[in-house]
Amino acid sequence: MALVSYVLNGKEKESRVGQEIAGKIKQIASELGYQPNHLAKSLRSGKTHTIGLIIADISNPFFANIARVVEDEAKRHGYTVIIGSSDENAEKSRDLLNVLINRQVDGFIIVSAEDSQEQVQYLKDKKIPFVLLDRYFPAIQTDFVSTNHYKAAYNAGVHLVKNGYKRIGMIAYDSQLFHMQERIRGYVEALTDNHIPFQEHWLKRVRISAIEQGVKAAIDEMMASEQPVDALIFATYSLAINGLKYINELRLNVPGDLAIVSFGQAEAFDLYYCPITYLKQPIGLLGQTAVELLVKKLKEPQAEPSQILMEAELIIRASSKTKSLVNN
Amino acid sequence: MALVSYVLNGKEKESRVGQEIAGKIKQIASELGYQPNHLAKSLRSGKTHTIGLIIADISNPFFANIARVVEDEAKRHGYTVIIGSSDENAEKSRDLLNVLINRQVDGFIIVSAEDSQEQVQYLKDKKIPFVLLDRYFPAIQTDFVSTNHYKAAYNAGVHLVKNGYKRIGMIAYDSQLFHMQERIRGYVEALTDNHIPFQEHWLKRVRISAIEQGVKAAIDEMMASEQPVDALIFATYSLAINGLKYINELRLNVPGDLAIVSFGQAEAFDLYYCPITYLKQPIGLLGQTAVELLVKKLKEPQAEPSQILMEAELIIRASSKTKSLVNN
DNA sequence: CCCAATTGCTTAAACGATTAAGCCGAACGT
DNA sequence: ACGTTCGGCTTAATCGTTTAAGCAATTGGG
Repeated sequence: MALVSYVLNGKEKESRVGQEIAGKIKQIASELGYQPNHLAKSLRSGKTHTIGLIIADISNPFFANIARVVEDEAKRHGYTVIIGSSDENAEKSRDLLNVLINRQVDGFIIVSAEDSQEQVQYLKDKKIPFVLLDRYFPAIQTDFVSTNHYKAAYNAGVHLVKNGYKRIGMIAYDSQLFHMQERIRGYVEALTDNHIPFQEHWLKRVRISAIEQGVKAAIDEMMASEQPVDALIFATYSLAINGLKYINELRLNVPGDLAIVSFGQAEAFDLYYCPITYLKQPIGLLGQTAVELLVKKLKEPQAEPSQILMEAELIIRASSKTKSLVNN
Repeated sequence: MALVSYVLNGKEKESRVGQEIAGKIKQIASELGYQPNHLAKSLRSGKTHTIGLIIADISNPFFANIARVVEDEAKRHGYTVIIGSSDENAEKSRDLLNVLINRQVDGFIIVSAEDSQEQVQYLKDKKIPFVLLDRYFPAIQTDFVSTNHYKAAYNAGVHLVKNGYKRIGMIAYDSQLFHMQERIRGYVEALTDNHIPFQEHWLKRVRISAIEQGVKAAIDEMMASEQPVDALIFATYSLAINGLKYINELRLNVPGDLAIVSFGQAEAFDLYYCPITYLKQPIGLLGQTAVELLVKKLKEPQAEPSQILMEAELIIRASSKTKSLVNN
């Protein structure tokens, strides 16, 4: 049995296996279609060559595509991926983490859910390799790959200002997650940097658990004031979908009554009667880089954490066109 | 060590373990936070409690949602899911199958790609448990859960006829897969059963590898004839997305110039300026049932295959409203 | 009082792969 | 000729768990 192992792992030289028997072993192995048993290998080596991918919401096309990229990239590196969706829920996230730790995944790629900071700290303390994707905690030193959410939102805000919009609102999640805070900060600073005093009532925070009603209420409030907003930034894809549906119901005209810019990307934005300007995150690069960082981390667990920010691209469409041109 | 195993597996009675030591073992186990090693368990038992899910295209929201349901349901049964996307490609599907077999998954749930019939036959010959989902091969006796694609398409066709449309086209994939044949058959029979002689040029088959150009060409041809179609059924979600984009470009009015019914479901259909009538497949039930069948199969490998067809629901929206009412 | 059954615990083999260590014979050097 | 080295192959321990089998000591019946 030992010889078989040596030969099939290409250690014939180091282990001084004879030419003759080496050949015979190879031949017989291929005749029998021998496949080594991953479990036994893993049990012995302590490496499963499996990555746990925990994402916040698989039904969101952004994350679904991230999952796809991560899976492909992991395969290129010889890893299998086990995907779990935490559904933006810290408890489910914890369960998933435990299941996957129990399954001895070699490491994690995580899109963190709300209130999951302690889980990240736990992984760090336990020295379980992981890379945060898209969302990270500035208070914890970790590897991460993320979009520069601040700058993306800032660019969106500036774009609307430059196109002549004066009262620019944002609907965001009522979330403590850093990426959401950054999006809000970018939006606010885009206004103030461009001589538009930010008004508190332009910013609405919607609870993720009551997104439909929340978005409706937010839009109602924004439009009901004496000076209704003339442009709106949706801080996430789901907010945009709900918001656009409601805007349709209200028979508001985009961009005539309300210009729109949204985070996220999806076919839905192309099909809207007025194609939606959106922030395109570099999905492929994000996913690939996350896998690369994790693989690196698995090779040298002691290395300094890599922290990578990438730029989102503002894809400009009709929903935010220059105000003076609207209704032409 | 043996005692530990007995106690922690609740076999204290059968294996006559003393009360005293049993209690001590439990206490110590919980103190140490003992977690059994899945790999060792699997190596010994030959069961990994892992299901391989191979889907045709993870970036399609229908399949993404299927994946989510399957994952949740599997977890309820104590199984972990490894997801792979074959991207509608038989070779990638074969690779995935091999990787997962090598990982000793207990069984598969498969949404088959084109030309993957032999792979299914292979699994059957090797007696590897599996359940086909959404797509199946009538020539091979297997477990499957699927929508009744024939009836769904038939209902869509009848609906359009009843609403006064006379020249009803379909854009389908150029695929030999049975579900696609069934959708086409349903569409054709809906017409002929309702005294509308089917015209060959109403049916266009688009190659999946060139979907964008294919759909454009198909629509061009359909609209260019002397008697252009007045209603169109998209046989899949992706066809619809591409088709609707092009219909927008052509500035065709839905349903005035062209009524639309599509398979699949997505936010995009709600956001379209004229909400799209679509066939809603019972995603939750399909996924749950697939897991249940597989779990059953894993328990009794010899049982007769279960073959389950479910009904799609036609969700009627403005895109197919009664022709006489259009433009009111 | 002795053999049998029962109870409570220990040993060890097995799953499949890896790998250090051991063993034997041939070649080689002095 | 004798010790050393090397090539070529075999043994066995290990990973963590399960489970059949074995072994004492205690209890029970006749």
